[in-house]
Amino acid sequence: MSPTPNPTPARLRTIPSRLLAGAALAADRLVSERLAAEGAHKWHFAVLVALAEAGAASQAELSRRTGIYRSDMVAVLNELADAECIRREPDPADRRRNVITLTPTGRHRLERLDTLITDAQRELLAPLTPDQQDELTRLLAVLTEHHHPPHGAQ
Amino acid sequence: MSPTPNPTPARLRTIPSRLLAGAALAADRLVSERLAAEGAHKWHFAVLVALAEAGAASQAELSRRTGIYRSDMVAVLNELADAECIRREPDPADRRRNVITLTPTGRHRLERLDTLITDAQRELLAPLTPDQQDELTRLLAVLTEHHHPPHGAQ
DNA sequence: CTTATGTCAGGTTTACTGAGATGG
DNA sequence: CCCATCTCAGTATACCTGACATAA
Repeated sequence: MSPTPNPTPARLRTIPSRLLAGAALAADRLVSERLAAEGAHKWHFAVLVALAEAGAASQAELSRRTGIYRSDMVAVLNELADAECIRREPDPADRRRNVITLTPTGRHRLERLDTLITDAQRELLAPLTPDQQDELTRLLAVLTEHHHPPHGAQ
Repeated sequence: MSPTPNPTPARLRTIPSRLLAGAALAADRLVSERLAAEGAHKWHFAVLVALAEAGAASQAELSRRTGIYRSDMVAVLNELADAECIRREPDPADRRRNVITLTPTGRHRLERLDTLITDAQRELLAPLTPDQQDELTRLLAVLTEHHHPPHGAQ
């Protein structure tokens, strides 16, 4: 005789912001788990992609490209530098800046992490048809473009 | 002459887990902001809904219904009790338990919060057509059902 | 003896703020 | 002078763990 075996009221199960939070949590868990197997974090991946796709840049510029705060970027770059994935050199043209450069090691690392990320996305979206996967991605892109975070101030 | 005015590489902008994180963050900001105007949190809303929809329950049962951890539930119920939205009484049938009951004040509070939540969802989804809003909600529901959190252990 | 419940005391992560030192 | 960059210190929140006392 279970008194109330009622898991999650209907009203709560249909609130978009709650669904988003749940899906984002599951997604993050999946990705973090996969990357952790290689001792990596998602921020490492983001920075490596930003460097590979748009070339060497200052830390502030990388911060803008990835959405990682300038203050948090420091630790991420320390770790990537320790692993020799990037080089961090003073910019002769503007001595406030460091120029962050992707190394060959970093490029290989990126390839590996890219595979892991892609696999995680596949698993995340597995319960949807390919059409639904594309549609979801498109809808989320619209939302994130319109409601962009308080990033730009820093 | 901006050297690299490149905000967010294409590869990063199309990763579902990243899009989910961004959208969830924006959604949460919106909801929290609206509820904060009334001195409320989203958990207050979740608990009130759970009580209104499935009736009085123990704290552990409410935890299962809402996804809030049993240990965090204590503070939420303290606040709701201080505001006289709920009553917390020992269960005569099982003296380990508290029976949590929704008060008339709590029911009014729920009505108010429900309006705020609904408004926030509307604003969140405003950039989408009604059809797209429904589709997004359905797709997210599928995802969250399949990848449910490590809740059940506590 | 095992399990469930309410509670407290924490740990970790993520997003974010502020300020100081250096330099443009 | 004001502004940008790098760095560090620290806050706040969300999620989660562990343990304890009580009681079924």
